[in-house]
Amino acid sequence: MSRDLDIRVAIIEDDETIREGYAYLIGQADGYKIAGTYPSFEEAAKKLVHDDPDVLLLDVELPGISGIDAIPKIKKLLPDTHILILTVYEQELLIFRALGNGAAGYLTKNTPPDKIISAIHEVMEGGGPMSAHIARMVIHSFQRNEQSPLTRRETEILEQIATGKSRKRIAQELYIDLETVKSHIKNIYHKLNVHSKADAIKTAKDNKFI
Amino acid sequence: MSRDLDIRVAIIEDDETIREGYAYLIGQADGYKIAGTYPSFEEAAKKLVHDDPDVLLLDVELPGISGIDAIPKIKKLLPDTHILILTVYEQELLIFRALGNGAAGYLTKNTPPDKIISAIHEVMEGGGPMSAHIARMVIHSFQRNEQSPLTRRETEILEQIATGKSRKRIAQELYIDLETVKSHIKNIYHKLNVHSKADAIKTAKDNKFI
DNA sequence: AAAAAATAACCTCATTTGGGTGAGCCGGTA
DNA sequence: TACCGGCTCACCCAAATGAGGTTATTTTTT
Repeated sequence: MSRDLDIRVAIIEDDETIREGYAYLIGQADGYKIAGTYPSFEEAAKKLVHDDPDVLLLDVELPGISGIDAIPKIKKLLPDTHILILTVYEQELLIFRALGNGAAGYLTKNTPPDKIISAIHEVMEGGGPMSAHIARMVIHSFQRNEQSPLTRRETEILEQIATGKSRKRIAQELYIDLETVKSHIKNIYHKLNVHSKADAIKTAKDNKFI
Repeated sequence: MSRDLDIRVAIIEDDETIREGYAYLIGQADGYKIAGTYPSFEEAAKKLVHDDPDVLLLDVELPGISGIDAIPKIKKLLPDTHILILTVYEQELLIFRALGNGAAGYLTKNTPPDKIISAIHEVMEGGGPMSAHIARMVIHSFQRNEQSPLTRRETEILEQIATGKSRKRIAQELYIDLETVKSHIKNIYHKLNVHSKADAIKTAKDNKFI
């Protein structure tokens, strides 16, 4: 039975079997309703505004424009629709690009049916559903490398440099002499084997020293 | 029944009622075993290494050193123990500091008992359990402000500046003239109402323009 | 066709950067 | 106690960069 307050779900997925599988799964669930299913973003773009889903399940690998690049375009068409990525890919770059583009959640395709349903519900409630492994990667991205060769002070100063501040300003804010800041920077450069601000920042970020 | 392969769980929580509540809850669950409970980090520090838990439930508000600041110290004592924050606080700053310090998950105290048990299991399997609202905040932190006054190119250039690169280098890498980069920067400064690199980066980051 | 965005040129002057070398002070540990 | 790492500061130099002004042409996008 589909009522007006059912959560309207749409799906963009090129594989027909998978697409119809999800559609069936969600359609028969109580409180959920399929607002539309499409094999590509191009197809979806024509009907999405009319179908007006609350939640959109989005595949990453699609013919034409990729799911990830489609996110901003979808958000323009439907600013209030929650986009849930549903894919086999677990590459960091893809995940962060998807989330950065505006996805509200990221599920892998081995997610069991009931979890998909509850993820849709969760996203409507202001949650951010992620598969366990994805969540770990996301959390990991906040963590630092403990093997950093930099001392506390050096790390602190390099962080300040990464905000674009001049050495003079850093010195003032840390209540130390400009010469001291310069000394630290020289030491940082030696340790990281670089000869410029930009390279120091890059090396440090790549290695999660900052 | 407690066997050798039970997951060993320890708890640092100052409120005795809550602490014993969790201990009972987890202790009676199949496959889990309480390795120790402590009212503060200072107390925990004495026994933690001996008790050797697989997972540590950690409260944020503690007498003495805060749970968040305790994380790095705990990691030093027990590098392989997964730390799960369990708190009432949902402030962004606290969350990101906790995750940055090495927490493997972040749960709020309204989490139902069965979810806590499954979170402990999840963290052992390499997951990163978070309460729905927390996960949303974490995901949100990856997102940009779409109301940015900066154009694509301006945003791109400001991002490059934020990596510490010089204007000359940015020009080379984008295959445009140095003068063009300077023009863009002037426009950026005007739009953001700033007069320096550092201020532009700060304003842009604060407003999630970059 | 109009508006917005991206491109580029020419000017000036203060500030910053990267690099070298040396040295004193303090706290923890061997 | 003696040593070492970490933090602090000093003086020197040349080259590069940053910030600001104004104007103008060419693409894109709407």
